Amino acid sequence: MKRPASTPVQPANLDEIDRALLAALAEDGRASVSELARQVGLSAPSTSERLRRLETQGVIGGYTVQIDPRALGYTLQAIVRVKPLPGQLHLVEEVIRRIPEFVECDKVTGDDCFIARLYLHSIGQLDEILAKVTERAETSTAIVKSTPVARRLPPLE
Amino acid sequence: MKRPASTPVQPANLDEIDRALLAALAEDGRASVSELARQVGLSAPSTSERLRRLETQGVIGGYTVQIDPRALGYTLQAIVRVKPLPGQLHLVEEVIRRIPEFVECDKVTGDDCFIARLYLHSIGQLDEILAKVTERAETSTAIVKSTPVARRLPPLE
DNA sequence: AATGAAAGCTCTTAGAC
DNA sequence: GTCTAAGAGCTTTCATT
Repeated sequence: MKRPASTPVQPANLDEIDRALLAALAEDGRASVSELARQVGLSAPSTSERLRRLETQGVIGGYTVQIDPRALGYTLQAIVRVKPLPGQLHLVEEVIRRIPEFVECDKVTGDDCFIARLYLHSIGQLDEILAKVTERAETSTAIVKSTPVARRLPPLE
Repeated sequence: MKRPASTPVQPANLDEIDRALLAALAEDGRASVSELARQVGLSAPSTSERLRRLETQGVIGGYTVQIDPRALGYTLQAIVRVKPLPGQLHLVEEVIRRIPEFVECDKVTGDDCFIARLYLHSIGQLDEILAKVTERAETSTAIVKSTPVARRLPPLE
């Protein structure tokens, strides 16, 4: 069963129960429907139907597992700002997309065109991986020392 | 049922089946055990036991839902680099932590101490929210135009 | 829209290899 | 470490309000 049934998303009308559902799923994305039902105060069938609605509306894009990068041997994380050389913008984007150690990349306004997150096994890997980027862009790398705020939900209003 | 049973994580020994399990869960974090079992080629009980092992080892930190920020009315995302004024480092971290629109924040090496992701309802909200930070830090804001790489798994090796 | 009851399926436990 | 079998529990469907 392939989960997300995405649809173009405009600001959805969420009531209090929808928000409670989303908050509960943010805490435990694998909670059973019956447990979610308990938490939001509805019956299981109603909860199931709301879930499906949120999925088909595109409010819920999918569900995923949070994996500790250290368990996979990634002892380092870096955040790399990337400023493509003239005419290299699209190629740089493609290069980043193709390097799987880049686990996230945003295109942003301003001097640095891309801000990307890189997982590394060791500091020695940094040059090796960035070599493919520095042919076509200036980069500026910051090593992550800690993560004061791990991905969390914004206010649901 | 509270899911994650975290444990200090050292590089775990994952075999091919573990990696297949993690990959399947990354695609659909709500896939049933029996479906996961089909995908990795084991029986449901074995799959269930491996899942539990990955959870208690801390390889799996939890499960979560991916919510489209636009559905919540967040039409804008910004990435803010934050350089605290002398003596304000800890307070700045605390301020960021307390503003729920900051959905992610890393402390990094280099001139800019923090790199944070901000969800916004409108561009007008930017100054309003950053006001609490700029009392104690220099900030540099980039608006997200697109996301060439959305959070994905790195190579599982 | 939500509920309750029943059918069908899934998960887990137990015991064996 | 994995399997099969069976009971417990869950999810869904459908008729009802």
